[in-house]
Amino acid sequence: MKVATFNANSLRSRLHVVVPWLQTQAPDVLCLQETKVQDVDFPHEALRPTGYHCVFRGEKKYNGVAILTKSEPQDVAFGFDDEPLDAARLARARVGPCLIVNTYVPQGQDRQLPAFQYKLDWLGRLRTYIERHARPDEPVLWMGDLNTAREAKDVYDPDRLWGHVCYCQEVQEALKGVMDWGFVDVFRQHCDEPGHYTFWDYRMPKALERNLGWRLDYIMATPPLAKRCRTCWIDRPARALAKPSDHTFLVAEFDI
DNA sequence: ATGGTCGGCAACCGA
Repeated sequence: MKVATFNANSLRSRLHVVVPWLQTQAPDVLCLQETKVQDVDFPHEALRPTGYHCVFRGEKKYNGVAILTKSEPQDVAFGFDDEPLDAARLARARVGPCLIVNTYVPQGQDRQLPAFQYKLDWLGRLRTYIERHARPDEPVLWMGDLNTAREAKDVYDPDRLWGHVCYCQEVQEALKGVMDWGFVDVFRQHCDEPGHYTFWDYRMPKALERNLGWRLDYIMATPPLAKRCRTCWIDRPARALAKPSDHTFLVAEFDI
């Protein structure tokens, strides 16, 4: 099974990347975040040639998640149980034997603002949600833009960036709170080096060329799946380079 | 140096 995650930063403006990527990489599952499209405007026609099943929940301008699958997904649901808020940040579906959880974790804006506490609380609610819907001895994949750099080697300048909402003790502990349930960061299982990033801020001049990046996107697997993870890599397709999006694809293959 | 540029969508907000 091959799975991938990509923060699209507008699905409609990234169709020239996503459609060819699906056709050449042919993953079983692609999780998208920041689709930035209301459900009524979802680009069905553009995606039809790929043959993928699409389940999605969007908002007018912000957020939005989608799960694209080769086989028909089962038990699809959006948002936290019985909570109307943030349905466009959390999607889940059963694909074959796997439970897929796709999240766009709130960025947090600034540590002094309520948005940051909301981010920490959000990760706490996610832990409760996962406890309710899954068991760590089952095949579960938690994927997406987690807006958290786990370690110093996950950012280009750890000394200067320490204290950022995506790289500080509070957020790392909140993420660990979810991982402690039973998730393995499968990219780190295969690669221990610094300098492998999934996000480059395009407000910084030549951030991509200078590799001034962050590792904010993850594929987290429960132990029975992590044991069967053959490879995990960061894929930045040439089409994305032509008009750079700020995130890139993260891909993993499992022997199941 | 505490900036910068996108995307949505029509004035700023979020990242």
